[in-house]
Amino acid sequence: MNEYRTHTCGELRADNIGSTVKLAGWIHRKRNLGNLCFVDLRDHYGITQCVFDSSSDLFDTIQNTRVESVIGIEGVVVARESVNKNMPTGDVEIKVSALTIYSEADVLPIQVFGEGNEPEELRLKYRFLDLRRERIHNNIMLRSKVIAEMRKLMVEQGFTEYQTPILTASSPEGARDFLVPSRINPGKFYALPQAPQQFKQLLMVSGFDRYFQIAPCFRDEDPRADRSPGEFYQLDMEMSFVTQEDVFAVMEKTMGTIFKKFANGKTVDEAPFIRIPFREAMLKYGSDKPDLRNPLTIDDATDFFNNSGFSVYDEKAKNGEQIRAIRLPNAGNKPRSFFDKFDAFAKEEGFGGMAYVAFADGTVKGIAKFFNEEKLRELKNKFAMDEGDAIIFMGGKKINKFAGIVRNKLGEALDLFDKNAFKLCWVVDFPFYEENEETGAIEFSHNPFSMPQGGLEALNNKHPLEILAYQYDMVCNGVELASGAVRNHLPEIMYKAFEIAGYDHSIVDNKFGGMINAFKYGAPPHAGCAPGIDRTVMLLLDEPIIRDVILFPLNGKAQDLMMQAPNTVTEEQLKELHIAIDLPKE
RNA sequence: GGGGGUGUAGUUCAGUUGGUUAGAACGCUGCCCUGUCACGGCAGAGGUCGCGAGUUCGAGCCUCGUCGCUCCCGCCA
Repeated sequence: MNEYRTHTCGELRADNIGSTVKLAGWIHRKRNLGNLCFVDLRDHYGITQCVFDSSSDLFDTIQNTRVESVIGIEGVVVARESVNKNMPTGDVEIKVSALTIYSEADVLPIQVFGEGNEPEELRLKYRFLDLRRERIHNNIMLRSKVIAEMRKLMVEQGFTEYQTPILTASSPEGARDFLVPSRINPGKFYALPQAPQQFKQLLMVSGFDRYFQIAPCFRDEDPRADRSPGEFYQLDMEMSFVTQEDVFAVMEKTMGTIFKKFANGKTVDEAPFIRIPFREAMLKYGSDKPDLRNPLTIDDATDFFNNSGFSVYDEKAKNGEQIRAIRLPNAGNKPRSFFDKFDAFAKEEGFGGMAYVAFADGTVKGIAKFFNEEKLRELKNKFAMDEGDAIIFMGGKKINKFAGIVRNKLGEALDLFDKNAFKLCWVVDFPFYEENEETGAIEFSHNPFSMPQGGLEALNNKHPLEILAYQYDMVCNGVELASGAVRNHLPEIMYKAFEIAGYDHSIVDNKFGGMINAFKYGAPPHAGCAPGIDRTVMLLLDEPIIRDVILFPLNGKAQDLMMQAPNTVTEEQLKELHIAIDLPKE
C-alpha cells in the first residue's frame, strides 16, 4: 500500500500465509507469556495478532510499550498454531521481524478495551478514546452509511442537494436561537438556523423544484436522552407542485429503504405506511407518536358509563370527564395485584383510580358486580370482550395522555411489544390552532406556515379549533422521526391565518416579511418534510442515548468537555463586538 | 425553573444497627511463565469516602447546607 503498511489489520487471511507484510495500528491487547508476546494490533478495519519472540531484540521494546500506543510492524504471515474462530483474521498471525513505535500512549484515563460504562462526563472528555471503542466506532460508521444511502435515494428520486446559510436571521417562532454577534454590524446578531425552513421554501419560489440537504439545525433548548443538546442533523427536503401524498411517497421510498437496508434483522412495514389522523391517534394511542409495536388500543367508554350502576364513573361522565377503556386480551386470569398496581398508579397520578373487569374461569371479577346482566352484555359487545379477557377503565380531565402512558405500561407488563419490528406510520391532520389553556386565546398549534385544510374558505367559515392543517409526522416505534407540511404559499391565506391568531398585517410583514414578500412574486404550491438523522440512526442501532450516535456531542449542559466550549473570550474580542458581559450576582 | 437518582482508588463497584488499619475486580509498577486470545501466577503502589458544617466518645454510614453528574417534567418538531 505504502511505506506504513501493505495491508490493513482486518485484511489478512490464510491465503496470505508466506507473504511478508507491513501493518500499522494501535496495540489493542498484549498477552505476554514470558518468552512469547502476543499483540493484537487494531486499526479501523480490524484486529490482527502479531507475535514477538524473546529471541528477537524487539521483545524488550514491545514489552515496555503500553496498550493504545501506535506502532508499525513488518513480518511474515504464518498459520496460527491455535486458530481463533471468533475473529476474521483468526487463521493467521504475523511473525514480527521489525517494529516501529510511532506514538507512545500514556496510562489511559478510560480503557478502550471493554464495555465502557464509565460516566458519560469522562467518556466525553476523552471522546477520542471513547470513539476507538468498537461499539461507538461502529455506530458512527453506520451513521455515515445511512447518510450516504439517503443522499443516493434522494438523488435517484430527482432531488438535488443545496447548501443554505448557517449565519442567518433570528426567527421569532419556535425554539430559542443560538446567536452570533456581528462585528461589522455592531449591536446586531445573526442566528444559527433552527432548520433551513424558510430557505428551502425560498428555493421552491426560485424554481428549484426538488431540494434536499443533510442539514445541521441549532436549537438552544435543554436536551433529553433522545434529543441532542444544541445541534442535530436532518434530512431536509422540499418539493413543488405536490400534495401531501407525493411527499409521503418520496419519504416512504427513502426511509423505508433505509430501515430495510439497515434494520439488522428486524421487520419493517411495507409502504404505504398507515395514516392515522391526529385525533384518532390521541384517542386510540393516547399520543401523537404512537408506538404500534404495542397491540393494545384505547376505547372511548364515556357513553357506556351512563347509569351503568358503577356510580363513580357514571358521575365522572356526567360531569364532562372522559372515560377510557383498554381491553386486555387473555389477561382475565391476572391476579388482583396486577390490577391493583395500575389502580395505585392512577391514584398517584391524580386520576382517582382504575377500575377493571376480568372474565376468567367462568366468573367475572372487578366492578362487574355493579352491572346488571344487560349492561354486562353491552360491555362484552361494545368492547369485543371474550371469556379470558380483561378490560381496564380510567377517567378524568385530560385523560388521553394518561391513557397513553397506561397503554405503554400495560404493553410492557403483559410483554406485548413486538421488539423485533420497526412499525412506521404517518400521523396526519394535526389541528391548525389550539386553545391556550390559561388565557383561552387561539394560537397556532404547530407551524404557522402550513396550509390550513380548506384554505381561505375554512379560515373564514369554520371555527378555528375545527380547522385541520396539512401537517404530518412520521413516527417509528413511538419516536417522532420526521415532521413536515404542505406549506402555505399564498399571502392572502397567511394574513388571515395570522389574523385569527391575533396578529395584524403589520406584525406579519414585520416578522415574516422575507418569506411573505417572496410569495408575492409567484410561488409554487409546495410541501416538504425533515426526518431526524440522529434519531433514525439511534432507532436502527437500538441505542437509547442519542449522544452515542454522534461523534462529538455536547453534554447535558451544552458543553463540549473536550474542547472546553463554550468559553470566555478575550477583552479585545468583546470590545471589537461592543459587547459587555453583565452576569447576575450571587 | 421543578422533581427523581447518584457521588468511596485511575475506572467499575462493595462497604452490616455508626466501632480498630475502608475492600474487590480491571488498570498501573515489578518479578515468574513458549501458544495466548478477557492468558495465567506472585508481590507492590494507589483513598482528604464530592465539598462544608453539625450530632456523637467515635461518621464512608445519621442531620443540614452546598456543588457536580445524570434521568424526567417544563421547554423543544
